[in-house]
Amino acid sequence: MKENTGKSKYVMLGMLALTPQTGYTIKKWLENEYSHFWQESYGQIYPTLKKLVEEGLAVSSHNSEHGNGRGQIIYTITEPGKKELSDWLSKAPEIEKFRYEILLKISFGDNTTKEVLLGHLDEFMKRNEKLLEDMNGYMEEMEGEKGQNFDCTYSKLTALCGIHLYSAMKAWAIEAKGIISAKGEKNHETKNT
Amino acid sequence: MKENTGKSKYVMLGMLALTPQTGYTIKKWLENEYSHFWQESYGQIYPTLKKLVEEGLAVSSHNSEHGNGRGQIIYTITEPGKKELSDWLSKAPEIEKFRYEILLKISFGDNTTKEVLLGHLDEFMKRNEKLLEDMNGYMEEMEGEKGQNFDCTYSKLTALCGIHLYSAMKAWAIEAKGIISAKGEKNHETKNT
DNA sequence: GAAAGCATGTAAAGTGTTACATGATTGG
DNA sequence: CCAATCATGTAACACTTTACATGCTTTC
Repeated sequence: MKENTGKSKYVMLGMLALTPQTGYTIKKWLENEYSHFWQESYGQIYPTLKKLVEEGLAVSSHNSEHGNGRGQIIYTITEPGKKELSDWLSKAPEIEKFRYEILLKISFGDNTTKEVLLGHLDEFMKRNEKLLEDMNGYMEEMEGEKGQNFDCTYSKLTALCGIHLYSAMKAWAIEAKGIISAKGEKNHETKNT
Repeated sequence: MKENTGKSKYVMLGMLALTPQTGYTIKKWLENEYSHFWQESYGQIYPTLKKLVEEGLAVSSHNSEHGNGRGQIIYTITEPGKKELSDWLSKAPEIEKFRYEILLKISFGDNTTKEVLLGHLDEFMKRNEKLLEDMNGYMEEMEGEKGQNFDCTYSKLTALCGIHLYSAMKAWAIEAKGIISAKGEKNHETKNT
């Protein structure tokens, strides 16, 4: 009845499966490579890492001699931790729930002006355009690196998902702007010259 | 310092702007027409409606003579409520945070088998295919209705967003399956016939 | 010498879902 | 008569972010 910590637990395990590291580096890693589809705050990271140790899924080693700050705590995944991770990976992912505030605002469009909606859509379009460019750049980076050393097939797949998503959202925003813009001109062609 | 109730407040206002109604009918409405991009539970709906009345953004009328159950409470939006709604509509929508569990699982793909990932992707693809079909059906429905009575431009725009999204996710899943399937066959063409 | 970064952590508040309790009416 | 639907509501729990506190090292 007390199973707790939700997905964060598995995210930590996945991060530690990559390499033994600290809560701080996990946060940086998430911010840089995962932020487009996942995010965790320190408020979740540190308590979750502690629980991992309590449950025997990771071990911690305190390193006070290393250089900066108050010393770091390096977490390493254990065999039971690897088992827990791979068990979770086998289970069907939960169905994602979307919460698009922009769609909400468009739904309620009758309570505002066309101009307001067009403004939101324009920002949305530009944001997705930018994300698309960034993601394409990131993809090229990986394509370069890949020829050399690492197999980043899985990272490329998540980036590819971003590319599909951002392209779709950009295309939709452009289409939506067109439809809303055209909405004023009905069946009357009255001209008062 | 105590501003509370987040987006739910505005969702309720938007629903009441449509027509005066009960918490129950708001829930049904959300489930049927908005669930692909927004969801609220009774645990949010009822307390939020009460707060709306406290703040003067809606008024409630208790109807005990109407038929079933313990009677219903019909909420009606007020002028200040309409103002609050349209003010919120003008503000830039918050940037959406995605949490795609399937991308997380793919990222951690090295800790499981190709088969597991292909299975997840296949389910994801089918689910999005289904959603796409449903949304296309819904769109056609509206196209029929529209010729007759109501202007459902905004509902059609949100449905269109769904169509773009689901198509993109379906396409990605198919592509990703191909890439993962091909991953085993490297540079060796060994055949043991 | 100040700012930024490294590094840890927690308390409080905010946000959201689930499970339960209640009870009448309608349809099979 | 039983199940479903209409209809309200809350307490407990689960999840997540924000703001704060601490303090060393490195860079400008």
